[in-house]
Amino acid sequence: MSPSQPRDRGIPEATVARLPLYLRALHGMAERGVATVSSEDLAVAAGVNSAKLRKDLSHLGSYGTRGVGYDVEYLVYQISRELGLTQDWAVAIVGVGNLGRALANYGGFVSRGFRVAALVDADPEVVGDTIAGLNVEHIDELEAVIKRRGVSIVVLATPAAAAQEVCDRVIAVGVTSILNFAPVVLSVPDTVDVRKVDLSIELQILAFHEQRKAGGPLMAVDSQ
Amino acid sequence: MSPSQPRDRGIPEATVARLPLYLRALHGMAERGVATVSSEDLAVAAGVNSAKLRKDLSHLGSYGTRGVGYDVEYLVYQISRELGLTQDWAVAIVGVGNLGRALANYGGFVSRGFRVAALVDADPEVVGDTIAGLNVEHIDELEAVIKRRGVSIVVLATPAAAAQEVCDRVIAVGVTSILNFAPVVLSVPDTVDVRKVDLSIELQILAFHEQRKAGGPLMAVDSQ
DNA sequence: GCGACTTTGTGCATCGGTTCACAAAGGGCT
DNA sequence: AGCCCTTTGTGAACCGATGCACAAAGTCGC
Repeated sequence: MSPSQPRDRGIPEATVARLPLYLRALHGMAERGVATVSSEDLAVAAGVNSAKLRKDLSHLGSYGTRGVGYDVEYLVYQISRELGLTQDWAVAIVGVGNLGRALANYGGFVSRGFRVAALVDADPEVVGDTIAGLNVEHIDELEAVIKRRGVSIVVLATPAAAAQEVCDRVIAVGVTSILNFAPVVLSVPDTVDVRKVDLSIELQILAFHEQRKAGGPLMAVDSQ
Repeated sequence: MSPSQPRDRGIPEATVARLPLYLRALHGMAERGVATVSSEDLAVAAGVNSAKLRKDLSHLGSYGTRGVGYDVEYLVYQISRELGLTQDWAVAIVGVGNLGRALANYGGFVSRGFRVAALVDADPEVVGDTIAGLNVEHIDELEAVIKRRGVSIVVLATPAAAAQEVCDRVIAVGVTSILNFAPVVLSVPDTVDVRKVDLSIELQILAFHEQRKAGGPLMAVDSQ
């Protein structure tokens, strides 16, 4: 780390959101034995503009070689490190309904640095079941489980009505990163990061554009 | 439609993405019997800034009353109409693994204008099963099913390797809106809208910020 | 019917992000 | 060793989105 290290402790949010994309493309290339890649090729693989890709990478440091491109392995390492994937993150999933179950079994979680360390639910019917090799624990044990397993990221897959309460409780025991699948706006202190995934919102956005294409509500057909 | 109708056939993308949020907050208020709401209150409920909310709504038209606020029912109707939720959208889910199953059973889909009209999978083991009241059809029937059921939005919940092929096939029969859960960058003509939901990317973004809080990679411990 | 009060709708400054376009840097061929 | 070719890294213009702050518009009480 002696040579170039302009790692600006301020990487733009938009860049952070794309790094995982680059990482995935790079993993694919590494598996296919590609040693070196140009910004142009990597940009195509990740579905972005090459200038944007270069600017994104330049925020991490100067890891390319002019006239050649980027060393795939090295770049994988640098991005992984920047994203914090060189360490192991323990994730708890709260709410083991259909979605929670799907998440527990989702391979993509485990794949890169994340480990589902606990499943928690309120329904006595499912508490005690084994899902994806894990015992489902009771919601009363929430705080204890989080501490015991060193959980630092919580995935909320509860019904909407329960989300805020669970959220408050995990924050109270020190969790500061939450991935929320419940269709509610969580209120949290601003030291806590919440990311939200909302299936129904995504569909609504698609419907909006689809409607536009088909011709709007009180619109005559209008090819544009 | 005689009075105010400045509905600018160009609503900013950022606004479109927030309309579903407002709609949800408004539905909650309607259920609680609230008749009228100010931009300030609605903004709080949706978790945004009130000036932003007013500007967003102003893109749809001038539906508020100064000194009073917005009529909840009326605004629900206007936003629904703008998003195209006053019509019924038939959705097909391709890939009935854990995730596809969870999506099929997800209440939020049906709730507002969307109807899961078909389930399709390649695995003979699940073809013929009934999930969420629907028969799972074979992938060979994909095109036929889409046409027969009038599907206009396709949800891809297949393994990554199958996603592009399914995508090409549904586009070939006229689908122009796709919600992709597979961790791949789909390549599509630009007449087609793709929205992507990627669980693993969301986690990686959280990990990045979590790492920052805990003290960066080559940083000493720093409590905050 | 009038004045005080409330709340919308928007002009304007600002900001973050995207894209272009090119100079600087490095590799490889002769 | 020197030249040419490729590709990076970034300055600068541009674009869309955000948020402030206020005038215009309308309600409600008297």
